Amino acid sequence: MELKKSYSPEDIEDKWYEYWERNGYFKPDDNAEGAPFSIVIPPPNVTGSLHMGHALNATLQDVLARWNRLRGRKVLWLPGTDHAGIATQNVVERELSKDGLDRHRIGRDAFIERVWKWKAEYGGRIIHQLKKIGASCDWSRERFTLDDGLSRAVREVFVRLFEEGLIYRDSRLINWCPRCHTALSDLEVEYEELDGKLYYIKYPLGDGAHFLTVATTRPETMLGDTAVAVHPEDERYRRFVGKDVSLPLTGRSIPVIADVMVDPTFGTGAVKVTPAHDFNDEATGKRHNLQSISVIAEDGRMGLDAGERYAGLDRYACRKQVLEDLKALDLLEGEKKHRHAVGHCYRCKTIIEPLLTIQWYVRTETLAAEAVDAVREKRISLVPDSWENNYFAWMREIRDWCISRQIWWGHRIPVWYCTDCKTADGTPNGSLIEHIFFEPVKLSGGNTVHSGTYAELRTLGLSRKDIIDNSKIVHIHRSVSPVCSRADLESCPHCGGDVIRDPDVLDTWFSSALWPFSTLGWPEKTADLKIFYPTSVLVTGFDILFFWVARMIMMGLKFMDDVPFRDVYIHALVRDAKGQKMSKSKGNVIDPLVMTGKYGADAFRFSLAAFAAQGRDVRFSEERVEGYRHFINKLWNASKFILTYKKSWTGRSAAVGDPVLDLGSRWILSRLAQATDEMHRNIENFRFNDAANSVYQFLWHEFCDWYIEMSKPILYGEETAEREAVINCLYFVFEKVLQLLHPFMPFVTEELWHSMLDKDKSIMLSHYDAGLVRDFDAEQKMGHLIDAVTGIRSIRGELNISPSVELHADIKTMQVDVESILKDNGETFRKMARCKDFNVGPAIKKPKGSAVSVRNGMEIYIPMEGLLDVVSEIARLEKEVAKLESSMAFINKKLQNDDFINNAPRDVVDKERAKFDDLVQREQKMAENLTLLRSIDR
RNA sequence: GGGCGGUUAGCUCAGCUGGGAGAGCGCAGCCCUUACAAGGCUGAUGUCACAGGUUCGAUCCCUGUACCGCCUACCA
Repeated sequence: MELKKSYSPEDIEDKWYEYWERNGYFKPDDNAEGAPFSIVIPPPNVTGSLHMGHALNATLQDVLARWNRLRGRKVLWLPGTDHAGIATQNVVERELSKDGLDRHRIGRDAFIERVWKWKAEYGGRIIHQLKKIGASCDWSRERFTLDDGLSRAVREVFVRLFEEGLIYRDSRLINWCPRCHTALSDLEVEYEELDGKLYYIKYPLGDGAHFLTVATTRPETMLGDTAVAVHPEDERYRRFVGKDVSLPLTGRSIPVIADVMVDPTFGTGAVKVTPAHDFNDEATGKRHNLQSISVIAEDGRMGLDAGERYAGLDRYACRKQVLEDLKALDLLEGEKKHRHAVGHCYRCKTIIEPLLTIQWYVRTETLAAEAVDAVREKRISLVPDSWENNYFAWMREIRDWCISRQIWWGHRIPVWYCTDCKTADGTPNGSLIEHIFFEPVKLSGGNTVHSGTYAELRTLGLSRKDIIDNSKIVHIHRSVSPVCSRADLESCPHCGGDVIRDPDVLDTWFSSALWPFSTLGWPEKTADLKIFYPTSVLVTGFDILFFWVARMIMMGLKFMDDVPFRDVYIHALVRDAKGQKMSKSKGNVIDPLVMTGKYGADAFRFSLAAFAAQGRDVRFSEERVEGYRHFINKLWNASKFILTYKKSWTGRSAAVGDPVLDLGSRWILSRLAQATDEMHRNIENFRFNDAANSVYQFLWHEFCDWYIEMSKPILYGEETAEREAVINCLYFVFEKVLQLLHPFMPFVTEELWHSMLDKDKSIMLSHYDAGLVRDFDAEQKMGHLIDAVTGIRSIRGELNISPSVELHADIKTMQVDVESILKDNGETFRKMARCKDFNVGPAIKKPKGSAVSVRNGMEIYIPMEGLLDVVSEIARLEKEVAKLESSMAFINKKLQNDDFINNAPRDVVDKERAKFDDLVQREQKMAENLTLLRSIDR
């Protein structure tokens, strides 16, 4: 068996992933004795393809999953995808439009069939990509938010909430996306500052001689104005309150009202009030009992109530028309540039339109209160906890959650309306149809309309039956009492009459809110649910804290009577190296799979983990990935070295107390114990970067740089018991390091586990060793050795003495242990310091003309004769002395300060004194030698 | 408008309970020393944004300022 010259990830990654999956290692281990550990993956959108955020998210979860397996816990990492209602529908609609089709033309059933087909074809892409980066999910439990089980859970939850009155229907203003043709929740609106204009429009007073000028950014909505508002204490307008103005272009009369929400300093201090198209105005309207007139329809065009002249025009075309018309009437007083925040659809970036519609809502008040308690009482910990404030603030201000969407792809709302039953007041249902979209209808004026109310339909000479029979209905809303059901309804349970199902589907986030328990089999009382709920930790980005995390907490508490997870680790956004958000439009997107292709999945994962410092955005830099690839290569090469001694490896484990162990071995075992503790502690605290660094540091700068190097003289020597012990120790530490690294870099560790250590089972089935102990004695002794070696190396480096020149060293020390350490490890020391020989002891005299280095309890002298001129050594020492003197001055200032001596803790003062003494000693030696050299030079 | 976070080496960032600051990359010098040049050894580089305050002592705690970023909000 032999290892290649350098590590090539492409040779082994697929092989091992297949091996893990084939052997079912990702499934919870029934033999595991530790407590269960479970994570549900934040389900990526089926439309998604793996981006850096996913990669970071999945890597951290995989680190936790693999680490917990190695700790002997019964681990479940449950994967799945989200149907992503609007996003997926948009994708398929775009596809359709390429074929010159649209969803209305092919109809609901055919459209949904088409989406499923799309899902079958492309929906698995992100799963495949997750596997590429090594995600150890239990794929046998993979779920989809629209699969049968989850759909059942959704219906169950909807019905129960409905029955408890926590789900209700209401007519109010909502954010509407005219392009997606659907309502959006408050969260789904993104605000962006845009340059707009403020238009000043004159509204004539009843007397015809005077005007009230209002300022607005949206002139087109004036067609739906039902009042003009001024501040009650505004002297300019007080006399108009209660009078009427005539609304231009419509001929309607609307009242002037007084309301404190008006800011007299903005615009003209007079505000047009359009309750049907502005959230503020809606509130004002309610306070003053104003009528709401909807003039914009669901497709973003003007509706029939906008009047013949404007109906059918796009809202922005209408704005232009209205402004022109006003100008013609000399009612446009002026316009001014104005920058303001405008809401956009988070899926398609279209400017949203506040519309008055009937929608389904979840009453969030009590749910949110309990969700707040769970976090406040620490039944759920947010990590880092700085997110708690955000969470509390948002939850306190939470508004009822609009859950209905006027799209087709999603969980259809389990509500039916009877066409025959009469409502409580005896009105037949048919007359209560609220709103309908239909094929465009040409108006006499030449414009076309696409939607309207039932009453408006009749004005167009169309009956409801016409439209239903011609399958032209896109969308219906009714305002009668609905029947909510867990099963499909064929007919009305009250009168047996025909039923129409609510055409809406639920917000995608409704089903994902149930994810932690719906995926485990709820509402059945499954074994999985019992073992794995509540899940241990949720790993997610802060961007979906409210969309998803908060709602899972509410639903989990409501339906499971327990929190959905104990900890929420909230990681940052992955940005590019300049700190910019990655986006397709900026062209700064880094594809994770390009990274894995270039550097290997292990290096990529290790980088992500090492970037994941808490509370900060991740700036991704490819250079660092490259650095970690070097790290893997280092591991690989160390393996090659160790492999050389395989024949002499007896497989015995190394223990600190073993008397045959040399100093280096005792030391590295102690450092191993330390590194292991650090790594475990760091992962426990979700300090992934620190965990990664502690192993990195140990493997490279302790194991490779010191241990392997200092073992060489022994390894190159005769076959003694000591040599055998070193080899066993090399293998022993190596094995432990592989385990420590495995959560971060599963592929290369698995490969080495088998090829180096002849293991027949996966590294995943091994467990961390609890029996590692620190050996302070060895660490202290090794410290002396390291001091001596670096002292000599430092002189060599500073004076540019070639490594090929073997030096002679005289080391004076009064400490017997230092003396014995150097003597006992003489060959090691000579080899590492590249000395041909050395003397050590208390009686050593400093040779003439030697370089000096003073360390802890040691004075190291290197005779310079024949090596180089002493001038550079003098310069070096002068620099050194100056440095020491400034340090001494600083500490001395402290020690002279009575306040410090009296107030600082004893140990701090003692420490400073010791530091000072050491500095004095070193400085003296250096100065002495300096004097000496100067005399020689002369 | 309100809230949160950031400002540390040339670059990217650590620095968890105050005791003269670290890593990686980069840079400089010397080395192909039989695991590794994707390497080894050595070295240089910081008014820890600015101004006050608390303290014997502040990168760390408090107040304010500047700049950057994020979240949130009904200024039409």
